[in-house]
This record gives sequence, C-alpha cells and structure tokens, in this order.
Amino acid sequence: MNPQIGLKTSTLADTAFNQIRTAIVKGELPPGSKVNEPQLSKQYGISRGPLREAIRRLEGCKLVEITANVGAKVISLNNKQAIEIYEIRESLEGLACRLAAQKAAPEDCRSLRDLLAKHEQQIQSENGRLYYQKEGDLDFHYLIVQLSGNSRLFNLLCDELYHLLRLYRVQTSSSPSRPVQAFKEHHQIVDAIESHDGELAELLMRRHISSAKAALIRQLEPDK
Amino acid sequence: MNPQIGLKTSTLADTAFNQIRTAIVKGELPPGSKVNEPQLSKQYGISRGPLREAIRRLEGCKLVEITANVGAKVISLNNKQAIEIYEIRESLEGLACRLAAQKAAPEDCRSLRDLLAKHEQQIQSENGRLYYQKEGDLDFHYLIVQLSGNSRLFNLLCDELYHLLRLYRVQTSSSPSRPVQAFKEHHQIVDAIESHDGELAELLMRRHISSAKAALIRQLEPDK
DNA sequence: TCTACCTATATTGTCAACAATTTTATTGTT
DNA sequence: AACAATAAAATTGTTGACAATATAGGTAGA
Repeated sequence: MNPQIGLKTSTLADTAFNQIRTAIVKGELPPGSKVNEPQLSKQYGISRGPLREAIRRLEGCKLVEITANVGAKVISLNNKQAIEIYEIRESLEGLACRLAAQKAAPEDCRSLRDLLAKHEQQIQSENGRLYYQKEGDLDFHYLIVQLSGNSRLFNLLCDELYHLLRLYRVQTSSSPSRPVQAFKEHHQIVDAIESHDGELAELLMRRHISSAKAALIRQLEPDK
Repeated sequence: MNPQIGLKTSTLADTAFNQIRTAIVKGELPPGSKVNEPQLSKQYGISRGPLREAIRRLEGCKLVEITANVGAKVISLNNKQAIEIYEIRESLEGLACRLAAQKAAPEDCRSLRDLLAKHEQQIQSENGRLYYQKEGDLDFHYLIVQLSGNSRLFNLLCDELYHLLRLYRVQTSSSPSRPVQAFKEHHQIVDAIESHDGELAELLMRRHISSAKAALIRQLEPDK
C-alpha cells in the first residue's frame, strides 16, 4: 500500500554506473583499458542499452574517454594531468575552508575535533598510520567541504576530483607520504576554522595541499 | 582512399547532445521544463537510444536532473545556487589568472591587449556596449583560462560553469550591470599578468568576480 | 464539491535484433 | 619473411518493440 518510503527504486543504468565507477577507482578496470560493452553487459547481467547510458555518465565524470565507433577507455592520468588536478584542488579546497570558517557552528568544530582525535588514536599504531595514509586524510577534507555549505562545491570535489585522485593513487600505487606533518597541519586548519578566520583557514589549506602537490612532484620520475 | 582527415565522423548521440545543450543555454528549453523523450526523438529525427545517451551526458554537465521513472528536467538555478557558482568561479578564475601570469609569453599578452582594444572600440557605441555586456566579458575570461595552460581547468570553466551562467542569465534575463568598471578591471588584470605578478593577478581577478557576485546579490529579490 | 479509487493514456526503462564500423585473421604476392 | 589486400570476426551505433512505471482523466460514493 505504501510506496516503500526511503527505498528509492533505482534504474539499471544507475547501478551499473556506480558499480563501474567503483571498479575503475579500485583499479579493477585498469587505467587505459578498454571498456568492452558485450563483456560488461554479460558480467552485470544487463543489456547494452542501460550499460551505454552508464558509460556516458562516466564520460561526464571524466572517468572514461569515448571515441566514436571505437568505444570507451578508462582514463589514464599522466603526471601533468595529476598536477592540474592538484592545482584545482588547492584552489577549491581553499575556498571550502574559507567558507567553512565563516559559517562553522560550535557543533561543526566539535565534529572536526572528534575526527582529529580519532586520527590521533589511529596514528599511534603502525596499522592506524597506514589507514591514515590511505583514507583518513581524505575524510578530513571531505568533512570540511561538507561544512562549507556549498553543495556544488561538494559535488565537484567529492563526486569528481576525489575519485580521480584515488584513481591516480591506484595507478601509481603511491600513498600520501607525510602523514604526521599532514596531521599537524590539519590541527592548524581546525584552529583557524574555530576562530572563524576565513582568510587564514584558506591560506593554510592551500599550503597544505600545495605541500602534497610538491611531494608528488618530487617523487615523479621524468615523464613524457 | 584517405579516411577523410579532419572530417571526424560524429555519432547521433553526440550531435543530439550539442543541439540540446545549445537549446537549453539559449532558453529554448526553459529551465524547469520537462525533457520529453518521444518529442525530442521525433524533433531531431533519431530514436530514443542515442537520445537517452545524450541526456545522460547532459546530466553529467549538470544541465538536467534525472529522476528514475519520471525523466529529465532542465535545471533551474535558484539564487543560492547561482551564488555558489560565483563562489567557485571566483576561486577557479583566480587560479587561472595566477597561472596565466606565471607563464604568459609576450604574444599571449599581445592577444590580451588586442582583445581589450577591440572591446574599447565596441564600448564606444551603445551597440558595442550592449555587445560587451553580453559576450565581451566572457571572451576575456575565456582567453585567460586558455592562457593558464591547465586544460582541466579550461574544461571545468568553459565547458561547464560558463554554460550554467549563461543559463542563469537567460533565466533571470539579467546582464552584467557594470561594463565600464569591468573594462577598467580587465586592464588592471592584464597589467598584472604582463608583469608576471601571479599573486596580484589572482587577487584582482577574485575581486573582479566578487564584485560581479555582489552586484548580482544586490539585484536579487528575496528568494525562498 | 471533494475525495478515493479505478481506468486509460503517456512516458520511461529494458531488451534483442540489425546496420555500420573497426579490429583481427588470412591469404596471396613480392 | 614482409607487406598489401582481402575476408572474417568482433564491437559499436541505431532502431523498434515490449514491459514497467507514472500521469491524467473519469466515475462512484460521501
């Protein structure tokens, strides 16, 4: 009788989109590899119609590149492109940080502190440190973007750029190289947000990401 | 014999994508209106398959919103969303400007000067002034983003955000309200770029767009 | 008149078949 | 063996039909 509130029915194209995106970001579909429609169609048990719609959406997210009459290929980021993404990220997360500082409520700051505390605990053990290298850093950035209150910014960063960065990490099998330093910088950023100093928060975040970018560039071997 | 170099064959989905996108940005498909598949399919003389792929790509560009089993609607930007876009634009074009200043070659600066001169001529006559209000301003920003050399940034701004701004302008039938002042600011920005002062160029561009945002907010009536 | 329910219509979601193109394999020639 | 031309296979592009869902309209009852 009730149309099952909260249990939103999803279309095959949507679920395929999510599945393939996950597969790409996890590296199961390696960068540069071809996206074979008949194969995936069989694999997911759907016909090519919805599958192609999913692929078109992936194209919109810049996760695959489509050539007419040839098909889709999983995107492969070269170093130049990775640096481009870092530049954009530096700018946008600076913005997110400034906005977050301007409008952060006390409970928002508490959430940030809680997250930092959790990270501190995890960073005690080597295991936690590894975890932090992998996901903890992104968690922090994720939360700040959320606090910025700019939903389009959230979309842009969390639904698009972060996926690309994950992809790049898998591709180069590299992880953030400076967890302890990053952790300190996170603390400074929260301090700035808590005192509603938007300019400082933006500056610190930009520096933070710029350092990460510099670390990335440093470990690059000469690339075409 | 030759596979027709330069005459790249395009797919029906691609052409439909471009046509519909233009129709949306021009206002022929008004914001909030439903995207009817059978109707458009008939209108463009193609079947629903490629049409749906085109719509999925439009979803990726955030120009339509799709609800499962209901269909696609042309996006309608409320004031909050427009401000969000301006915030992002401010940040990203600041970045573009800084990068452009860092790497601008003499001929790049000449291109900028030429464009400004052209705008100055046009701004003499009332007609030109109207033209400048409509497109000249975007031309300038377009060129700077190009000079930044960050191709993903170019994509983001020129292929996505600018289309949304055009859409919003059509929607509210508003045009940039301060062409003379904007023109002056453009000059300052080019000066900064020419002297390779990235920081200043970024600052000026952010101010420039921030002013536009402020003008927009000023002329807003209270919105839900 | 309003509401609830049912019916009819239209629209979206999905599929399988066909056409067009590209990629791979094969053959023949030098 | 290397190369070009050709044939075969596989893949992409497109279409029309059918199923599932949502929308619109109409009828009965209060």
